[in-house]
Amino acid sequence: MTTAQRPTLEAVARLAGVSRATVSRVVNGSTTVAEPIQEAVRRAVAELGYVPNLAARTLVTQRTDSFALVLPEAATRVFSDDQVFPGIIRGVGQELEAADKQLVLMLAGSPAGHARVERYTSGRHVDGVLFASLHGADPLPGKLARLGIPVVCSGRPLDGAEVPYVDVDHVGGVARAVRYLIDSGRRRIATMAGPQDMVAGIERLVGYRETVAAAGLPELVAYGDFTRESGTAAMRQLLAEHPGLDAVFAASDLMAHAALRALREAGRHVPDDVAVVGFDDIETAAYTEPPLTTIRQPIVELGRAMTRQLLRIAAGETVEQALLLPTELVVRDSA
Amino acid sequence: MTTAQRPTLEAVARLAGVSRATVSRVVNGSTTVAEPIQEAVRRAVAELGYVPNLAARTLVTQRTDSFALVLPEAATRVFSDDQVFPGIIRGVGQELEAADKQLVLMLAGSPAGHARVERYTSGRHVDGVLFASLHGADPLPGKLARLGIPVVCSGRPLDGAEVPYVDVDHVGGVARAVRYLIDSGRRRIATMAGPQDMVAGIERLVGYRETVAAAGLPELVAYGDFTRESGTAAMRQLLAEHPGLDAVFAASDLMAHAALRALREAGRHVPDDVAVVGFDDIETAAYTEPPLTTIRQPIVELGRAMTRQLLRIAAGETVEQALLLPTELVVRDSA
DNA sequence: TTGTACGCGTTATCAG
DNA sequence: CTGATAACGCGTACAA
Repeated sequence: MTTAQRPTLEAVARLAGVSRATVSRVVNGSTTVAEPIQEAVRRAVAELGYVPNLAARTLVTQRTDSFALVLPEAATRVFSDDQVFPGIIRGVGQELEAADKQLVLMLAGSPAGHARVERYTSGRHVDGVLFASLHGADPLPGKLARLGIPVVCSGRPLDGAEVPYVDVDHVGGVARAVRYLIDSGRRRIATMAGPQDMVAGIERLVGYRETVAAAGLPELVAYGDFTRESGTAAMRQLLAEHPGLDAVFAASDLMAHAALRALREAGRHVPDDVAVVGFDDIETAAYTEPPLTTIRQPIVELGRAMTRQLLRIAAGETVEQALLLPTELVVRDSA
Repeated sequence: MTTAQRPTLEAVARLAGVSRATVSRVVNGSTTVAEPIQEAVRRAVAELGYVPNLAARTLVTQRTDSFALVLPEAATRVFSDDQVFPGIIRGVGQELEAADKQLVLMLAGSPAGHARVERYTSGRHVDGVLFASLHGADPLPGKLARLGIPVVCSGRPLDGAEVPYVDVDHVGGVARAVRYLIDSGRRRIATMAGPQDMVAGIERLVGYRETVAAAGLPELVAYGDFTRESGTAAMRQLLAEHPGLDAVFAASDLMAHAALRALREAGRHVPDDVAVVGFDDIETAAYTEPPLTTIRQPIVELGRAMTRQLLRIAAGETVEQALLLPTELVVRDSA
């Protein structure tokens, strides 16, 4: 192994003719060092190509300057083409980069993976942890928070833990969409709900229920898991159980996309016979046949907001327990 | 800050009634420790909830047990819905998890981001670096390799550096697809090429050129950047310049998707008037109108293979300079 | 087989 | 404003 010995503080100090302590001060931007000395130190640093050893620094400062983003790999969504997780990753990455922190990505699929995440994060190998959209009532966020480790979730923790979270306004967005359908004269509005062990699935269904109930309309529900396959099945089920439906709100664009095709195969015309609204506004939504009316969620911004909250917590500030990002109805041709 | 003091080796040693060194041996799986003592140490570890301090360990072992995956954030592709980068991330994550290593994700979009990546990786804060599909001739991989830092790229480095890489067989896949078009009787086969500063863009064009040339057919080329927008523009351009074309090979499924729509708008029927073949086999490909015939690339496997190579290099082994993963033609209805 | 003692590269405290 | 010097927590020759 070509272990080209890296220069240390010591080496820089010798070259600059000062003490290690002084070099450290300059490197860390202390203002209490005379200008000419700073100059000399900086020259030495440049000449030697000195780069601080993070491990040594961490050992004494107790900070790692890195944050973990935990993704539930099991969720097929992670790598389906809805861009939810890539979007979150990007937002988190942007905000961490701005703060000069590292992003440690942990895919927690298997039980073994989950145990690994627990061991690693609770071992304080990172300064804070971001949880993206967990399934079920994962106790880990609450556990870490109780250990005093900064934690932020995307979506309200389902186990009721008092962990700060950021989420998009599912309920508000869905309510707007369903009201839009009602205002367009639709009266038999069905929904293809998402998985009920995920906040996004739960809240989008709540939004639907509240709105149709308020309008005195019937609830027509089928369940899916956000994927296209499940959307196809759910659409067929709805058609079989409620042949008279005149609109469908799908809890994800992928399910809406599948619904479009299933409706066509069933001989229904969109939007004349049946109006379809999705949720997410993935890129494909503008290219479906017909282009999909959907609810846009600010997914990159979600990642950024989570990260900002986490950084504030890590800095010792207190943050609001919940933060809700606005969603927006994007009207195209399917409704 | 709730800095619940973590137990150290020292504490475990006291509780178990042995020396620090012995505890260290047990923790690191040395076999030279008497069984009863191992037992006692393990009990103490469990009781105290001891977790090794990675920074301290890194300081002495010179290993960080973490690897960086560098993504060019600027590429709009990263967060378009083609799943290329998510797929790579997943593959890398799986393989690193199996090796009990951490994944540090670095989005290198801006020049500042690039500098940051260089500083971080050349500072040996990771045990190795994976580069995903760079634009242009980035000198960083070569530079790191020369510093003795394990590096693996996805795709042949464009600056000619002798860095090991893994890639999918672009040329072979495209050749098969184009021959398939020829065998179907198509004679005026156009291509919508990808960006020529990326290996994937270059090689896919090469595959097209070699195959049409070998068949004595004309080259009909328009350029895009893998996105749908660029696909729309390229398709219109091709139609204007070569109204007689009877087939199109698009260097990405997104461009192919856009081509489908552009062709429909131009009154051409797919596949009767014009056959369309894409590249990637994204999930959407099975849901386009008509479903897209395309070349499937094993993208998750690409991530895994890159990681395996990197781990081998980091372990001191030597690996083959290039590794090519097979691609496969998936025939649906568009050609 | 076990323990002692040193060193890894920094930051922080405290004199000067 | 600068320089010794003591931690930080661990792995590992070396000695016992």
